[in-house]
Amino acid sequence: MAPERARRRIPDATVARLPVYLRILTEQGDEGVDNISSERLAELGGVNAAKVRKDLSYLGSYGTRGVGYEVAYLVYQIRRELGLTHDWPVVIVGAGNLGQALAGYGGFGERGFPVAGIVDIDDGKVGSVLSGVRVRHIDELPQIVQTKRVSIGVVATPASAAQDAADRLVRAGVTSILNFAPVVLAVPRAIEVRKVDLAVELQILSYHEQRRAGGAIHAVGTTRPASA
Amino acid sequence: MAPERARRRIPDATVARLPVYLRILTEQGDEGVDNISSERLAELGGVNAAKVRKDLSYLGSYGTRGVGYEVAYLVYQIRRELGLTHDWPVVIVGAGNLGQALAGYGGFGERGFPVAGIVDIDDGKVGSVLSGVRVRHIDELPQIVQTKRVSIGVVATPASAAQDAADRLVRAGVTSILNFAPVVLAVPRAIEVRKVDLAVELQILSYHEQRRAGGAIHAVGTTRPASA
DNA sequence: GCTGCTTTGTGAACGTGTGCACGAGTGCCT
DNA sequence: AGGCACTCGTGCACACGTTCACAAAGCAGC
Repeated sequence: MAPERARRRIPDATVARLPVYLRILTEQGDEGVDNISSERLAELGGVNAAKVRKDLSYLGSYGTRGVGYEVAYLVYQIRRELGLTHDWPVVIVGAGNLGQALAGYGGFGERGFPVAGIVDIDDGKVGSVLSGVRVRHIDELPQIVQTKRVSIGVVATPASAAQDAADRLVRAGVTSILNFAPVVLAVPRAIEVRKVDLAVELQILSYHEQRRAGGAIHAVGTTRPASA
Repeated sequence: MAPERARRRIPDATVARLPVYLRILTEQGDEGVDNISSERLAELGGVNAAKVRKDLSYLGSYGTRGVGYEVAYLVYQIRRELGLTHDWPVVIVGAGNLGQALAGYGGFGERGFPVAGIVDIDDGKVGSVLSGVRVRHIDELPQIVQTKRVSIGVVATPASAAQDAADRLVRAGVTSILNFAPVVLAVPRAIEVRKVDLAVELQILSYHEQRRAGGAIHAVGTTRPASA
């Protein structure tokens, strides 16, 4: 059949789950599983079966009633919808602790996001090689973005340098940014930004821990209220 | 006044934003700002002013009409609600690329989450020192958790080892887990898990990039559909 | 103390996301 | 061929989250 329809908008919540389904399906495929039911996929993904079916229905009707979904075909469809039919090179700004770890983390390239370059503003870091990628000066950013056709940038700088990094990425032509710095970036409306903030995640866990403790005040006050 | 009320449950979406407000307020406080309006706070946080007010109203009525919120007092209240009046030591499982970066990332300790220990299952890594913290064997996990009263664990292992790491953390007595491995962890219901998956974030960006490109199929097919 | 300006706190409307429940389609067995 | 067991796709009701809009409350100046 002709699967190329003018696609309806897919809800954000669904888009966020598709990568999870994709990973599970890929694993299952590797293990020789040909068909999978929404129930099984839901179990593996830690979600509700109805949600799985609704999510997948946004891609089209690719399941078979009474049978389930064909793993390989579903993998293909999800990859297509997510734009994973080709690689998306990324450029990392900031060669500190995190930038180095990201560059060294093989998972990026494997999953279709090869590191096209890593840059830093500090001449002391420029030139060193991190797992095969040489750190270049941030002034070379435009050139890297253009020659390698990079559209995704990763901000792995300290908070104080993040906005400048984002500005440079945008000026260089990047249209999506993954931000690890604990800052709300100001960017043109057309630029897509996603933020990963480790401290925020830990603080959310802290909230639940504190609540678990009964909300009782068992802490030694380290901060003082400024007024009564 | 007596600020300790039996607190109503705070919506998840609000809990996720409180840390952002907290960071902004702390910064503003450091810059000498005493009072701040919901509008200004919203601007700095990249959200809607009404949302800020509603979020803060869950903490109680700590603003002053016609004036705004007293920064220092609000910081205190948010910290109290998030359980940040005392430190929460964390233990990191996995001393690979990511584990090392996390241990080395000063932001943790600074924000009230000191690294109580980092463990690995590989004897080759045990003993090495990462930014002041010595890597210990994973068998020592229970001891670290107990002596340092750790309730938050961080899984920074490869996907294949993540479930085992989580099991060990739970057995050792940890009640909250921050998971960086691309796996859905199976844990007892009482355990709070948050997941940070870099590949998922990139794939979400990829979706938007692909969509931006008009959804046109300009990619060279790297995957084949399994069936018509 | 009164007037006018500012900003909070919140009720109500709206939009998004979730989950149930069931009709509809498919394969298998007799 | 008919019946049965299974699973998808989706309408519907509900829960959650967001935003608007406005009354209530406080401050400043006279």
